[in-house]
Amino acid sequence: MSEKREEDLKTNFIYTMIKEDLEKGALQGSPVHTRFPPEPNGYLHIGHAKAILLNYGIAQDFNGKFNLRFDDTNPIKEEQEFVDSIKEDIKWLGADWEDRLFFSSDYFEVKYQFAIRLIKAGRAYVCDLNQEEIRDYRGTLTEPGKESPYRNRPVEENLDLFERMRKGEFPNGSRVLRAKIDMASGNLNMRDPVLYRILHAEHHRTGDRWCIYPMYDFDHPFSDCLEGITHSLCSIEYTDHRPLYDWIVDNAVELMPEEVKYRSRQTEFARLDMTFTVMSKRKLRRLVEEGFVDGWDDPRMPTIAGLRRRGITPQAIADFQQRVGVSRADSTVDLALLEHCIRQELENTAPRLMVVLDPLKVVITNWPDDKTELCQMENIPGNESAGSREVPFSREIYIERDDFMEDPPKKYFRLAPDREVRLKGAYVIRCDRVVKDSEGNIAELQCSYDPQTRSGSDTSGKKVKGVIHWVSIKDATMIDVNLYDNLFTVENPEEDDEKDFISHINNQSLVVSEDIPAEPAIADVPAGSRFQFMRKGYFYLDPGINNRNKPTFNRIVQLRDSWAKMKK
RNA sequence: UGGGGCGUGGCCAAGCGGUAAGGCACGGGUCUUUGGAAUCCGCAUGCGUAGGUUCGAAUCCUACCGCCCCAGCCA
Repeated sequence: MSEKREEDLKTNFIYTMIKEDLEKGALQGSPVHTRFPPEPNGYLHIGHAKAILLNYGIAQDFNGKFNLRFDDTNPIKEEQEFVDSIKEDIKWLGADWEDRLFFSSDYFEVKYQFAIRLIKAGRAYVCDLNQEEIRDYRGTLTEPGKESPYRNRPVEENLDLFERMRKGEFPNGSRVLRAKIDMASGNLNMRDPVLYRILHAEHHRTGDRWCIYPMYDFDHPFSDCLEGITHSLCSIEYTDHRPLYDWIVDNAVELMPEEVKYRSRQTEFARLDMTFTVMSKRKLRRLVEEGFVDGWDDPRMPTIAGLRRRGITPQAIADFQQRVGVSRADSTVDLALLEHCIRQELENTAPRLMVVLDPLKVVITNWPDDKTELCQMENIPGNESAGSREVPFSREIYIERDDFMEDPPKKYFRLAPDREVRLKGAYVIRCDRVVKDSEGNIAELQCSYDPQTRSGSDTSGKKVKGVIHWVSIKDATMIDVNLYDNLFTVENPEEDDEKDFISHINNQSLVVSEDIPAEPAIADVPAGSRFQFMRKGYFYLDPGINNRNKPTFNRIVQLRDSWAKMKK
């Protein structure tokens, strides 16, 4: 990518803001410091990849630092299993947190101390209202709330109660610690938000050491302050939490200056949405739990694990993220952009192989029965360093069924009766006869080759328009292929609130093809490698399901097909 | 009907008072032993709408319209 292009891509409002901060000296010498704060309660998807690469990219571009911090303040939903998968996914994407792997739960003790200082300052109180009462007292979107009867409890009583909450003297839900802000605020987040709740639950890291846990709004800004995060990026729906974020930061700076490394600021940006898929955790879970896919890492899922198994590269995802850009406007990016990024990369890196996905037998009638000739073919056209290979050619071959038409339309320039076509890397053949079975289906083609037309030493002067791929039958290696397509048939499966998104599932999203003939070179290919099956698409030898006797390839993406477009 | 956010071509997205970048998609040409790739050309007299300020407005002001988010002891 040229420098010019790199510059263009980074003209987003966050980069502009950071540059301004740096020019103004607003960071007071601190390095630019970002973080990615996942909750370990599920799998990461491509939307998270946008956030990860944005945060990591900023740290890189401004010579700063990037932290990974698990937001593990809710022991009921969080598990070690997700910590592991999230770390793996982020590493795979190429974001490096170096030695800065943190957990919100690392700071539970300091946070408890901070809460105590808030109480002492008269800015937080223990509230005995139950959940339903708190909701009632909160008011509605259009009416102000009422103050809790416990709001003006003496500091000493609050301190005592809060300490006993920690000791486990009270059951779940019986009391909470709340900030004393403004029950009449138009912003519901400021109506005395809950800071701590009682949860007698085993935490994946702290075990049973705690039975009170901080809420996100209290925890997150404070964690940012402790880690010295300068730019706390999050998605748009947190915009109305920003006043509360700032309230916490202000109090942290005032009440716990010795602990605060930086007065962090929150900036929101639009989350990523894409056509032909769903992104919400709830919907993805339904796909998994109701068996529409084979798990979180099913290659049709927009999860990082799914994209990885599909064969998509981290480079392609990074390129995609760059091209999508960053703004505050709700947006749904065209899947075609991701596909473009994938093809763009694989075009220059994936070796070519010939595989016939839907075989039709062709007999070269003027080719000797027992003769095999080796055709030299480049692995990546135009890239000599990628080397070449020998592909055996013989009397009986397979071609794609749709590379022949008995009664071709005007602009069809592949094989047809009495027409010629070039077999890629080999000879020009002519179709002399069509053999049909008893039901009238085309069973075999009888063709003749022109010896003058050998690839690379063609003396015939023939100019044939069509070039098709082929596989020698007796030399073929059989493989299995998973032909993946979009999981949904419509661009936006969640558009219609009345209709369940499940009803838009594409029942052709996975077509399994077994015993597909491929050129013999495919037998020696290492798991985890990617290829272009000529004229068909890019494929990935899935290491997860590799059977050495019969390898299984996942289709990553099809090649662009202007013929298919023309037919429409 | 409270608070907040957002509206620039089909989809993203620059632009920050000097006369609409770029990418994807789309259409067309060249080239091609992948109908791939590459390459060239085209694609908003227009920036949600209506007024206003100004020599000059996507950018400033006013009003209106539309979409999204918020009433978890989730994050």
